[in-house]
Amino acid sequence: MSDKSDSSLARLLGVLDLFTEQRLRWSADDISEALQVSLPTGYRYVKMLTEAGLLQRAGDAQVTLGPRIIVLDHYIRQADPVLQHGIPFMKELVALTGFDCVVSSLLGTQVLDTHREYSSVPVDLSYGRGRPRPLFLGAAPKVILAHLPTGSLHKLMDAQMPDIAAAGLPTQWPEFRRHFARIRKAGYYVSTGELEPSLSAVAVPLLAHDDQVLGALSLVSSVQRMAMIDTAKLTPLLQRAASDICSRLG
Amino acid sequence: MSDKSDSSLARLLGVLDLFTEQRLRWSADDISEALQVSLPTGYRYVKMLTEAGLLQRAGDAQVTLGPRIIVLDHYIRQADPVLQHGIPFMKELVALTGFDCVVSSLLGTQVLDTHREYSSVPVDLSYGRGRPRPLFLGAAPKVILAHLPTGSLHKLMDAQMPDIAAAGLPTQWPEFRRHFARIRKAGYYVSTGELEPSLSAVAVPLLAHDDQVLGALSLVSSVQRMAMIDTAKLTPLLQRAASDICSRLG
DNA sequence: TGCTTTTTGTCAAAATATGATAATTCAAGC
DNA sequence: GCTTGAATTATCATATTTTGACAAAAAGCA
Repeated sequence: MSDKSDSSLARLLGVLDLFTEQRLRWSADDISEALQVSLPTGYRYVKMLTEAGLLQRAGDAQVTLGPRIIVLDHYIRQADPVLQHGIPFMKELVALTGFDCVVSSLLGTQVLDTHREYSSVPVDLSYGRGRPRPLFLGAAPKVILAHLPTGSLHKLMDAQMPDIAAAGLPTQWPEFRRHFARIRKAGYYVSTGELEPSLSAVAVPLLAHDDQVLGALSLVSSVQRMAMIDTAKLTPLLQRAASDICSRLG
Repeated sequence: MSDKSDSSLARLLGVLDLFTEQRLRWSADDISEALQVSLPTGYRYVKMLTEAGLLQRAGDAQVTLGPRIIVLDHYIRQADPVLQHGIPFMKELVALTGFDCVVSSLLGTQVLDTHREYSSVPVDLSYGRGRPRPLFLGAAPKVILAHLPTGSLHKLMDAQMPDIAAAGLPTQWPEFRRHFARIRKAGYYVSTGELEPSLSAVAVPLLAHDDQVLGALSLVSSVQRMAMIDTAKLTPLLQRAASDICSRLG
């Protein structure tokens, strides 16, 4: 977590860590300072990353994330079987319910929204593909975790203790396990204001043929609207869509 | 174009070049062979890139592009002022015309589609955000080039001679320049089957307040449908949307 | 359990990244 | 058009780091 600059190679990649939601423009100057390297080295890094397309010049001595990232993301999306087959079903769900429909996946050790089908004009681009999400808050992550093999879940728990406590989940393995076993058994999870106070969501798992969890499919709306909905009616719709998608994956 | 492996740092980044539309799964083994490095080094590269999130394990000794890319793309999208303000207008255009609406930008030396608002369910995910496009074919690139400062255009021409010839454009500067000057003057460009034989598009530039070209806004449809359309009616719609978007950029 | 395959150490040799300094290019401003 | 200050690249000796060969250890799998 802290041993960043122990090698040149790691330091080079570390440049990308500087680019966050908060700050997307850096000068070679600031980079060298942030990484504790000399100015020429800072420029060398910028040059290499720019040549690789991971960065690009943005006027007045600043650089931003580069076009290569957009292209690589495109490759990932094209190759994602869930998206290939899922989008029409997601559109249908949106039309049926008027809610936003979202696919999320566990990638490595983080949950990301992988596609969002909007019910209306997006008010805020911070939702949508690529949105990183807390591992233990909200419907989608919970449903995903609930369908992880027990071994993986245990490993994850050990690695993420602080987050688990912060989310108010049981910190002892037996209870932790039972918590998710219950969700797994139910086959869906409804969250109310967990991630954002005003939002509510229903999520179901996307399962491959061997029951491996590929991600979650969820419907999102305001807490008020969701309160008026009979989730017993909504859930089957979601589950039907999920199984339709999964049956097309080969 | 060929001096890839002249330094360790460049070689590390070169790993990403291996991942293309055609091949998105590589083993450490294949990587070391492709880059002409020893097997341990191949593993070292994979490990570093995986730790950076640019790659991720994909079962049976293979790696794929990693979740970090999706997150970084999300950052870029969130920070893109054209998207922030443009999407509602794009949706409106789609509703009005029934065509797909696309924003493209010149990023470094390549044109990318930056957002696509679909008129119907996408048949093919190969369209959409991140799609790399030839520089000299199709409506969007041409409109963008036409609004580049003369100096930049000339530089670009020198660097991309082969592509220019291949696209059937004039290879002499005066004519080349006049070609784009004409498009610039018209303020729009209609392409018919240029990029794909069955597709047609109308594009207009997106211009910042200082007349710097930010990208292109275009409407895409089949050649047949476009043939029945009065472009004299369509173009003003596009231009109106483009200027609405640009006036909101600050 | 044994087997193969995948992955990580170890360590000396060699490549190459680094910093200090200087030279150059660049973009305005006068 | 020339000047000035900033941004960017070159030079080069030194030392850090990467590298490969080999070996050891995990990890899958029958």
